[in-house]
Amino acid sequence: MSPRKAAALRDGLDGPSLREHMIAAAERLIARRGTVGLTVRDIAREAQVADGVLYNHFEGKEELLALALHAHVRSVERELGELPARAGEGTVAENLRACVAYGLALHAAFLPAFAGLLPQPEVLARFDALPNPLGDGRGLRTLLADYLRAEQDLGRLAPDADPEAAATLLVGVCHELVLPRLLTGSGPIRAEAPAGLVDALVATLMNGLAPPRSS
Amino acid sequence: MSPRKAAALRDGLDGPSLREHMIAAAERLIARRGTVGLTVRDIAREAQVADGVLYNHFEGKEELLALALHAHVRSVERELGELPARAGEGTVAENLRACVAYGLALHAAFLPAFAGLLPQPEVLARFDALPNPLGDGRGLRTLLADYLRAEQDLGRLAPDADPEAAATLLVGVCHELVLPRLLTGSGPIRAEAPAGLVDALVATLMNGLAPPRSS
DNA sequence: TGTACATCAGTGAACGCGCGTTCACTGATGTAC
DNA sequence: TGTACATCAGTGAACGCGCGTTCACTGATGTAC
Repeated sequence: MSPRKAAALRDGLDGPSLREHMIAAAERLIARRGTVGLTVRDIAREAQVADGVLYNHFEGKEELLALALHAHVRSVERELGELPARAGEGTVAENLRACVAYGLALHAAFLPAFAGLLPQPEVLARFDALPNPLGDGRGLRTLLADYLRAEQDLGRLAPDADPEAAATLLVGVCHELVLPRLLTGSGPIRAEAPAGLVDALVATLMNGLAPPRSS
Repeated sequence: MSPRKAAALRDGLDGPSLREHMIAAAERLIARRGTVGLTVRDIAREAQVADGVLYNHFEGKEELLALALHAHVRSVERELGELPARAGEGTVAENLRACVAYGLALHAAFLPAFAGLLPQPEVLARFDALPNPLGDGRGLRTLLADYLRAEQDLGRLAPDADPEAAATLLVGVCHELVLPRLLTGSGPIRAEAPAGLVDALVATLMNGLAPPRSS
């Protein structure tokens, strides 16, 4: 009663299910070249499996892509580790620089994955229905805001500073540094920002623009 | 020797050329519903012209779309007017709030237009080859940086502030406030930010996060 | 142990659709006489 | 002025391709005897 096994899975004694195998294959492709132009045949070839087998395990391409996108996001986060900032350790500026680098790496990996899915709102809707994979369901902005609030409680940030607004500025700058490279299609998206730019951004955010009070 | 005229242009005595007519039609569609799922047939129908006529006036869809995108960007900028901030007038904070609102309106109009073109790098490359339509070829970030530098020269910003970094933060926050709505596909993109958020963002940028010096 | 059979996930050629693009044809206009 | 003809942008049916999806068939495995 145990029927044919997919050629790609014949070796392992008790490997992953074909469903997991295909999600992993799609995830590899997303990580390697994003979702633009990604077809079910590409995924089947990557999984070394027949085209049609997809429909034995998924409702269709959109379910598979949503799951693979989710897995990709979780996997990128796992590789990068936790937000590299602990309230009270090092200096706040050092921590924020690390946070910007961290956010850049995240977005550099995410944006090419989302880019090809914009014309397929169904995939994005399915993805949104899954739990937010980042920061235990809280998302990057909340992680940053929590960190900033903790620093504020320790007296290392101005008592009237707004952690939410600062977190929004930080996440925004990560988008800003990654998006243009996606839009001009100028080669692969790198995570590094120009040297010195991150320093200048964090210094600006820490010190503010207003002239020193000379009353 | 003056052959047949397109049905849509028969009325006017000396109206726009069919080339301009089609660019305008494509631009209307981009403004109305973005570029996701936009086909040459849609454009031909909007222009009230036969499908094939496109190829008498353009190399193909990609040239037409690049030109229509360019026209769309210029048209959005024309509607919004110049950057609503003049160095030395009002307060800097007021001006920055107006700049954020301005940037939000720009990006809310731009992102749906760019979204559908990500899988067509050729269109984006052609678009980039055209002169930057924003701010006389300088782009929004440069406009903001120039404004900030002018304020700095007037002594209304800290002398050690970094106008470039601040401009990057401002443009980034515009992306951050518009992108998520595009990714979740939650209805049309509105340009308004939640009340109070813009205030908080500008205040944070003006005052900085660092605690007041109490040496 | 050996043989015939039933099961059903896997297979991949084929389907159907939508798209960008082509091209044989149309017909309004200018020209020749 | 009137008629026959030449021009060529406009027209839209048809083409070709790539895609997501389907489904008749395959064949490795477990079961019955």
